Order: sequence, then structure tokens, then C-alpha cells
Amino acid sequence: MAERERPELGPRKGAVLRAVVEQYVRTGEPVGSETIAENAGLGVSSATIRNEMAALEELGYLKHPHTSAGRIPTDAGYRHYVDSLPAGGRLREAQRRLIAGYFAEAIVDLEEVLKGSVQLLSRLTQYAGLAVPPSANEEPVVRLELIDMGPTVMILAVGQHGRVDKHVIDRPDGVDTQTLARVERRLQGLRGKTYLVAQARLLQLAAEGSKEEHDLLLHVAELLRVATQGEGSTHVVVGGASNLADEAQQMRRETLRRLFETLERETEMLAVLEDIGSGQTALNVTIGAEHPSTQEWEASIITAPFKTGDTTIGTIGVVGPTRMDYLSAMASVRVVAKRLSEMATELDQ
Amino acid sequence: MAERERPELGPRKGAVLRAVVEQYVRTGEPVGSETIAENAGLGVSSATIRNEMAALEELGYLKHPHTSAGRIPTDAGYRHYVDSLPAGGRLREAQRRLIAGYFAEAIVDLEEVLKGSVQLLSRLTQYAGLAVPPSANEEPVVRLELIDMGPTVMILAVGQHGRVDKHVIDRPDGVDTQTLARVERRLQGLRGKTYLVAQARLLQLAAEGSKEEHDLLLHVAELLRVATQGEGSTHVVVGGASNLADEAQQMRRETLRRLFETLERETEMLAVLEDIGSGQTALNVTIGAEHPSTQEWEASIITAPFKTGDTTIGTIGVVGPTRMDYLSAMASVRVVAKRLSEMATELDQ
DNA sequence: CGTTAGCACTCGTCGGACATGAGTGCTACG
DNA sequence: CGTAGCACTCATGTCCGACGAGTGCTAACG
Repeated sequence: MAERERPELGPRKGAVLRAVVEQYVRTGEPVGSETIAENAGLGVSSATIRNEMAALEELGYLKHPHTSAGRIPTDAGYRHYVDSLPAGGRLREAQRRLIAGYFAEAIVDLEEVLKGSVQLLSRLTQYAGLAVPPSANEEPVVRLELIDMGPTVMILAVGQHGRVDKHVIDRPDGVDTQTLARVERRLQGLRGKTYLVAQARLLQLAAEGSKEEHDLLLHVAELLRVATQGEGSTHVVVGGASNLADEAQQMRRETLRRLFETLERETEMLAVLEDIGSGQTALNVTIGAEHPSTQEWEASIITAPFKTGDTTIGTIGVVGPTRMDYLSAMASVRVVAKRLSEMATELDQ
Repeated sequence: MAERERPELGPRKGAVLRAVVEQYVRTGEPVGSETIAENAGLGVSSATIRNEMAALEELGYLKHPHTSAGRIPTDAGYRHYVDSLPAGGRLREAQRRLIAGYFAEAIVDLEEVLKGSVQLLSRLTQYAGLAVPPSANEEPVVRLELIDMGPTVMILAVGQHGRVDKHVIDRPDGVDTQTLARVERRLQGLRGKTYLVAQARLLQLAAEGSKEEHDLLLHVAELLRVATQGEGSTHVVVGGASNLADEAQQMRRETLRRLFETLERETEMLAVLEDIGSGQTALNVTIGAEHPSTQEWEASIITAPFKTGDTTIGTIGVVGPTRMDYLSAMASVRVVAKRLSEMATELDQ
């Protein structure tokens, strides 16, 4: 990311920008030079602030709704603000307690933990929580079953870390209970292999086996493929979207509708998140115009990867309006991702 | 329901009310006597319409935002309108095609069909689709497994109609792989019993067995209980909620937020739907003030039960603003519920 | 040269006055 | 009972001026 591309501005301009952003985030009103002069504790007069603000506007960090109004930050302004933030933001005591309380409960199912964490984030920040769960690629398969359900057959796969994928198919012609049992027995050989490996192995087996087996095995392979490639199955976990509809969030109606639409279409949302979270940084902030989607929503997304040991397995974060309390939201996301990683690492053993 | 409690009004008042409702639903503007006189084809002057409207207001079916404005329907007005609607509403050709197209695909998993149907309804009506899936009570259990996942144990139940429930627990002290396998073997005896019966049977078994078995069996019973009682697990299926955020829907911001909040809390929403859908009618309409929740949201809910054979197994419907196109929405819900029932009946065999 | 006080200027917002017109309610008449 | 006519109400739109927040600029100061 553009870590230090921006000019340094000098300490006072930075302080002014920072004060404008924080004031604007707090009140939602354009902020004037007087306010800054009084509250920011810079010990200079409003006239000086005005000069600084004019300069900041020149640089593209602030803008004017109209001549006689105060300034509001541009997306670039938020960006600079975010980049200049100290690394370890503080959480409020109440937030700390919420987090501690949640992770104190002994939870054992990663999927459940993720849902809970997303809810937690949405409550911590008052924005919407998001998560991309681990893909099944490297997860060992512990069960693989063909279940006779009368006119249909259910294919069921269970992974070592708790994922369960199922798919119901029409019973292929000429496949009776015996055949199912026989094929299921053959599937036992795949236990312990990862989803990816099992999938490849299935394609081989399908090629070797008889006609009926062939079809069934292909269906099983397809289920594993969907589970790994995610296109239908890797759900994006969303929580607290109703927070965004809050008056105080003052998002435009049209904008809001678009955001909700995308949040419902999981594959689309997944693409956006993967796009955004591709940086290897521990904390990822995308502000408004920096991405086509967030631009359309006038929104920002903060994400962090979570890991087992040293390998990233998923992403968690929040979406909110560009006028967002970045400091607090970033701290929340960072801490929750950290705790989540610890928990996932522990579960992994 | 209040099928024919309301006075009959006489044909002309009925026609006027109907015209007002339909005009208002279309435009969202209070409607005046002139408009009705011109468009409703009653062949009387606006003055006469005015008299009728005054009478309808007296009866509580219409109201005035202010003196010099047109009239809008009250909740009672919508109710009378809905009750006087002909039983079989027509669908537009495009809608017919959407429905036919959807059900033409051979789909075999009831859960998937439900999700799809809810999406379908939301697209047909431009409101949000809703469904309560079948409870597991009378569904036979086809698999019941204890899966060794290292530090944890996954309990997995599969039902005859395709439901899959899972729960991951910490491995109880002193339970090794052998114990798990042994207990799992004992569980095989429950195959073919319904969730309810299996649950009761498990409590018996738990009482008889050894200490370790006891704990495990209780956990299994608990999973079945949650699956049947639904409190955590019977999800309400929601689709197309973003439709409600549309400008055209003109729902108040605060109202919208509340509705979204409840849509996220599945148990709460489930309670509302059960409350509302308790009538045995084939099509159930709850309008604004008729239920505390819908009143709070200034919304209406249309639901219909869907069945296998003659027994109701679930509910499907839509939520939209009180100012809703009842005619079209009712027709959509009715038809989709009917098709869904046919499909479910077929799957059931 | 940076900082600041002072001041003219801009422009959105608020409130009042007024015209407009949609829509009503009533009355008198056919 | 239906209708034409008409006075009346009242929300909406517009114009106007007062107000004031906030700016940009200039000149003076250390």
C-alpha cells in the first residue's frame, strides 16, 4: 500500500487535518477554523488555522461544500489521517470488556466463532461486520458419505475443522442401495486427505470405476470443488447490517440500497473482499474512492486477516460510511482478529 | 379472521375505496376526488365521490393528512380492500414466466428450494421474501454420528428430508476414540425414528448408560432438541431485504432500521411469523396496526403455508410497507406457495 | 517570514409574507 | 339522490431580507 508516498506535511498541517477529521467524524458537520483553534489545543489563532486549511485544500485533503461553510475531509484526507495514525489504538473500557466477555466463553466451532465475532465487531463499531471464512483447500476430510434418501441421494462431507458441506442429487438411474454402500466404502480411502487432494483423487477414481460409480464420484468431486472454490459455498458472513440503516449513519438512501444489495450477493461481496484484502498487511483500510465498490457505496472497509499459526486462513472486518471512526474501528478489528487467530490456532491443534 | 365482520358498504363505496387504495399504492400521493371521478370509470362527478369519501373517512377507512389534501387509506381501509378482493388474482405475464422458469429446474434439496423461492418472491414483488422452513419434529433421522476431531467432537444429524444439523463440543474427559465409536454404534438404533422420538429415546439411553456415555448422549439429545424447537437452529430464510431500502418504498428511516434489526434476529422474526401465520387460511395478510411488530414497522406481511400432501410443513411470504400492492403480492405468494407445496409433496415420497 | 488581528465578502439557512392551487365541505337546485 | 357551484382551508413554492458562520485577504507585528 501507499505507506509513505504522501508528503509529510509538517507537524502542524498534520495536526490540523487530524483535528478536522476527528471533529467531522464526531459531529457530521463541516468544521470551521474557529472550532479547531479552540479545541485542538494548537495555541494558534483561527486565522492561522485558515491558512493551513487552505493549504490542505490545495493539497486535496479537504474540501468545501460551499464558500461559507467549514471543511470536510476528502477520501485522500481520510487516507492521510489513517496512515499517520499511531499503530496501537486504544479501546474504550466498555469495548475491552465486550471482547473479553465474548472470547471468555469456551467456543469450539470455528464457524460459530466467526458468526459471533462478526456480531461482536458490529456491536463494537456500530457498523456492519464481515468475515470470509477459511476455504476448505487444506482442510483434511474426515467423513465422506452417500446417504440414501429415497428418490434422492445426499452427499455429505465433513472437514477436520468443522465444516460440513452437503449436496442433494437425484438418484442416478440404476443406482441401488448396495451400489451406494459400495461406493461409500470406496470413499473411506480418502479420509485424512485434504479437500483439494481428495478432489483430484476422486476424478481419478471416477475414470477407473464402472459407469454408475463414475457418475456418483463425479458428483462427490463437484461438491468438494464447490467447497474449495467457494463460488457457491464459501459464504461471506455478515452481521449487524441494520446498523448501517441508522439515521446517524447518514448514508444516502440510494447508496445504502446498493450496499445492501451487494451484502446479499455473497459471491460478489467475496470478490470485493478478496480484492481489497489482498495486501499482506495486518490491517487493511480501503477508503471510498480507493475501490470501485466502496466508491459506489461512499463507504470504507477495514479488514484484517486471521491465522492459525503463521498461515492466513480468513479475513474479518467491518464496512461503514467513509465518515467513519477509523481510530476506534481499526483498533476493534485488530484486536478481534488477534483474538480470533489465537482461538483458531488453539482449535487447530 | 375477520372474514365478513365489516359492513358491506354498498357497491359504490367499495369501488371508491378500491380506487383510492389502488391509486395511492401506485403513486404514493394522497388521492383527491377528481382523480377518482376521472379514472375509476364510475360515471359520477367528483362531488359525489367527495360525499362517498367523507363517508368512508367517517367509517375509518380513509384519512386526511390535512384538510386540503387528498385521502389515503387507513390500515382498516387496506383490510377492507384486501378482504373484498376476488380470490384469484392475476399475475402479469412476466411474473408467470419467472415462476415457471424457476420451478422448471429440477431441484431436489428442499432447503435450497426454499432459499430460491424466497429470492423469487422478493423479485416478483419487490419486497422482502421470508420463509419458515419445516421443523424437524416429524422428520425421520437417517444418520446420527459422533465424529472425532481431535480436541473436539462433532455431533452430526441428518434427516430424511435433507436437513443437516451439527454441533461441536469439547471432548469430555475420559472419552477416547473407542468410546466414541461404541456410542456411535449405539446411536444406529435410532435411525428411522423421528427427531422427536429419537430425542426422547436418547434421554432414556443416557439414564441407562455409563458416565461417559451419559454426557455424550445428552449432548446428542440437546442437538436434536435445538433442531426441533428451533430456538437456535430453525433459521428464518430472508431474501431481498435490500428491496425495502429502495427510495420508492418510502419507508421511514427509523422504521426501516427496526425492521432490518428484527430480520437479523431470526428467533424474534420466527416468533412474529408464527404469531401471524397461526390462522389456518391459505393466505394470510397482516396489515400495519394489526400486529405490534408490523405496526412498529409500518409494514404488512403476507404469508401462505406450504404443505406435503395435506399437512402444513412451513410458511412462505413477503414483508413490505403497508402501502403495498396487495393484489399482486397476494397472487405471487399464493402461486409460489402452491408450486412449492407440489414440489415438497413430490420430494416427500 | 510566519503569525495574527481585522474586515469585507460569500452564501446557506431561517423566518415571514404572499400567491397558488389542490382539494374539501356545504348548499341549493334539478 | 346526484350534481354544479362556490367559499374555504391549508400545504407548497417563491421571493425577500436578516442573520451569521465561515472564509480569504490585507496589513501590521515580532
